[in-house]
Amino acid sequence: MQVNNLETLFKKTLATSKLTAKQQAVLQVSLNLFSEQGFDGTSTSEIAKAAGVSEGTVFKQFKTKAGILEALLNPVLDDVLPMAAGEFLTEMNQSDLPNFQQLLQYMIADRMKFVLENQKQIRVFAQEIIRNPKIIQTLQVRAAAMIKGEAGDFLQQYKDSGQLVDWPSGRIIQYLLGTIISYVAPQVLLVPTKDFDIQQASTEAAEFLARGLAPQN
Amino acid sequence: MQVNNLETLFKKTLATSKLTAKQQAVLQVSLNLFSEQGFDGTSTSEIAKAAGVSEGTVFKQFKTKAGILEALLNPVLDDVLPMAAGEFLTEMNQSDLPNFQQLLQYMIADRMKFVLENQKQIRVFAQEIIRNPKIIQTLQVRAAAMIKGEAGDFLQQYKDSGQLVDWPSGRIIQYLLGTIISYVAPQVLLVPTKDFDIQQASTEAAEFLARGLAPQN
Amino acid sequence: MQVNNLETLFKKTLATSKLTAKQQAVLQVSLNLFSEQGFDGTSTSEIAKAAGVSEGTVFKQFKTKAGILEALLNPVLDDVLPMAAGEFLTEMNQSDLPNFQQLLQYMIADRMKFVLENQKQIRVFAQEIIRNPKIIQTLQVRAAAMIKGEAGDFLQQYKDSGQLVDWPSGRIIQYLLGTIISYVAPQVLLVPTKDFDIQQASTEAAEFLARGLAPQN
Amino acid sequence: MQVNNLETLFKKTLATSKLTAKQQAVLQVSLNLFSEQGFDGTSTSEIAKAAGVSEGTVFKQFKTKAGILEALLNPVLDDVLPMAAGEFLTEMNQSDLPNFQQLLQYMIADRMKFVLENQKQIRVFAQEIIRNPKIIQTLQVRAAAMIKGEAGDFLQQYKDSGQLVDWPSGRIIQYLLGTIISYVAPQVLLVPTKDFDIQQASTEAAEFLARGLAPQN
DNA sequence: AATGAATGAGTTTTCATTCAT
DNA sequence: AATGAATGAAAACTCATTCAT
Repeated sequence: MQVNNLETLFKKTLATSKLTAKQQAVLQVSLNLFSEQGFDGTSTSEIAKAAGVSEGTVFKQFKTKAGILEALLNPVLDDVLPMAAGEFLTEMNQSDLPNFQQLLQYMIADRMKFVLENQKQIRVFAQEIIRNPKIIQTLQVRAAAMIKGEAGDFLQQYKDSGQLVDWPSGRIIQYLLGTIISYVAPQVLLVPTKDFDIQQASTEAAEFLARGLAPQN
Repeated sequence: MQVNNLETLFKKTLATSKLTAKQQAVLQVSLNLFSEQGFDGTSTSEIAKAAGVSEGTVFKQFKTKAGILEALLNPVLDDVLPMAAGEFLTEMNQSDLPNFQQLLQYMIADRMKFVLENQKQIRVFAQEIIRNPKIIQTLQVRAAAMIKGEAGDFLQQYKDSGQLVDWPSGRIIQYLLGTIISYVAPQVLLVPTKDFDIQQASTEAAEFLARGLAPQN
Repeated sequence: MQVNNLETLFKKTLATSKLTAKQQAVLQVSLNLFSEQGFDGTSTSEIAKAAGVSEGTVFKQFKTKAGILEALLNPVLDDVLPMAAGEFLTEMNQSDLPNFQQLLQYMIADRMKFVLENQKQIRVFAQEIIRNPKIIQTLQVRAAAMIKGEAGDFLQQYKDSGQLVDWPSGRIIQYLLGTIISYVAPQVLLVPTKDFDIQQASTEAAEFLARGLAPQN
Repeated sequence: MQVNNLETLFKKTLATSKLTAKQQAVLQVSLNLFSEQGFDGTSTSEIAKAAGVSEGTVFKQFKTKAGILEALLNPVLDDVLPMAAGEFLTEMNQSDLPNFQQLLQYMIADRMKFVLENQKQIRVFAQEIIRNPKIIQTLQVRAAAMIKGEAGDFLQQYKDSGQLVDWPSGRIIQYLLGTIISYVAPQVLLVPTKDFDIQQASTEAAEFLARGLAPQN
């Protein structure tokens, strides 16, 4: 079974899109510059120069500088995150993992890999979240839906079988995310990602979470 | 015993400083605008207008726009965080809390209160962290020192007395922070903070952490 | 007798021309946009989009944006105005109108109809006149020639027969135009032309002019 | 009696305004350039250069390029035209002119002088009228009010005393304006105003209008 | 003939910063 | 200390025009 069959979503997006080579270069270069210097810290002339393209070309396709940002973030928000999450849960269900801690470790490793593979987008995303509270609201709404739906059902199985504490699913997922974030945040925020041992990190995290989320005997 | 005798650090800063009323207004207004619109999204003329001050005055004291940001964040970085942490540990030691979970809850409530009381600075801080990895490095260095020193010693007591799992202090603190952040991040990122029940949140968080960090029998 | 056998000059132009359907669409759309938004206020990409044509096509035939304007105005300046005027005078001469006031009314109604039928071109023309004094000089030269020639001869008949005051032809035509313009200018300048009663307007105007231009007894 | 005590309204505006010398220079230069090259044909950098001022200064005061245009036209529209008209009627009433034709000549000379003294603004105004139909609507509303009010009363006196044909005031004023415009339009539209003999022009115009507007015996 | 991607010079506008008063 | 007019470099964006297909 291939749990993590994610491709770097950006390459996918570019390939699927009907953008010309130059416009793809604009997006690629913008992603790099935005993630390194921030949106406000990057000028359109800088983008044009780095993409080997005239300034006019930058605006021909994306209309405004914010349009470039949208083109970078929309796929993440609209398609990939839900898709990845759905795909991920399906795989989880199909899997035949003996106990909850192993499952957790699997899951966590998968999400960590996803984050590390898409660091740049996630950096840009993080910047945008702070500037633009609408994004977080969107995320909250989607997360709420997922908790009520698939993810909730998924967790319920483990609650029923006595492997998971009977707390609300939202609370459980919150701790899960908090713990994952405590591992990946330093990697994502410090620009050049050095050595990061997903295997060890996920094992540690799963160990902690398995204890914290075990039902009280 | 007064656990949380922190005042909003900004008021403290203003009071201690030898700034004129107009310059204090500049700082106050900048804090509000930066936290709402971001640093780059706020112009100095906007600050001047909102502070009821001439454009020249904005620069008289703080030299540059970045100088205003420093004036806002330095107290957080240099004085208040360490001070608060130190003060906090002292208090922890002096206190006579029966068990680890109660201690945790106390601690977590205290840190949550601190974050919520200083939301604006923390928002600005969060923006800056993403733009400026140096800050995170500074924080990491300080955190490392603290873990080696006071905080490590503090945790050691509980490890020795069999109330805390024998993991490295850094790992323990990481989970602690991750869990706290999972509670406060939505509050801080969504601008208008509504009802947030620190008591309940800290009780929940402590319950989870106490399980996760309990030594294995 | 057909006094006003003018067709909208633009339709004529398009029909006569050897332009492809797409190029005709460019002209039609340009006329509309120029008359609504002005020449400078209309971009070539706007024209292309509105004409359902590629940007390249706009330039294929007309070389430059100014070329489109010329293509729109030249017929007015070169062919239609003189032709219309000549044709008009011929008809006047052939007609057998009993008195000067009736003639005036006929004439005025005819010119008003011409203006109202070709409002868009005249709007564009008016814009161009203000930007480009050469046009007015051209018009002055042509008018002078006409006054010396056909139009002068025409008026002379009525001066000789004691139906028209013995003022220079230029002066008489000036009043005639001023009066006509005082009626049609509001119609042309206010974009959506509402109800305008040519019959009544021309009767009124002729009444006034007949008095003003009657020989003193 | 001083009928025409109009000062060039622009100088007045500049003097009254609280603009700095540089900002006045911007306005003065903009007026000249707009009237020569049109609004769209004049760039803000051109204005800045001609005014001996930085580009920033141009926008400091007037916010946008359109703001400069407003600053030039508002005084004409808001203050000077009504004022001049009111003042003018008062003077007319106070005057003791023996007959209607003399009055007409007086009046026409006055308005012609006004136009020629303010040619530049009027050129800019004329451009704007064509681009912006709102202006003409505003003018129509104001004109209607004036016709119902002062101007109507004024003309009524002459109708009552048998010196003026009993047509609606609006119609009378329309012919008056049409005739004046037929004289001044060529002067205003052809940039460099050459010799123009107001005395002769106004005498001629009054002669024509007096005939056209005389009551039928 | 028609397309539309690409250009690059030019435009309007912003903004941190300076400085004479 | 405070003002606010002035700056000028740089930003975002526009647009007529070209050219390979």
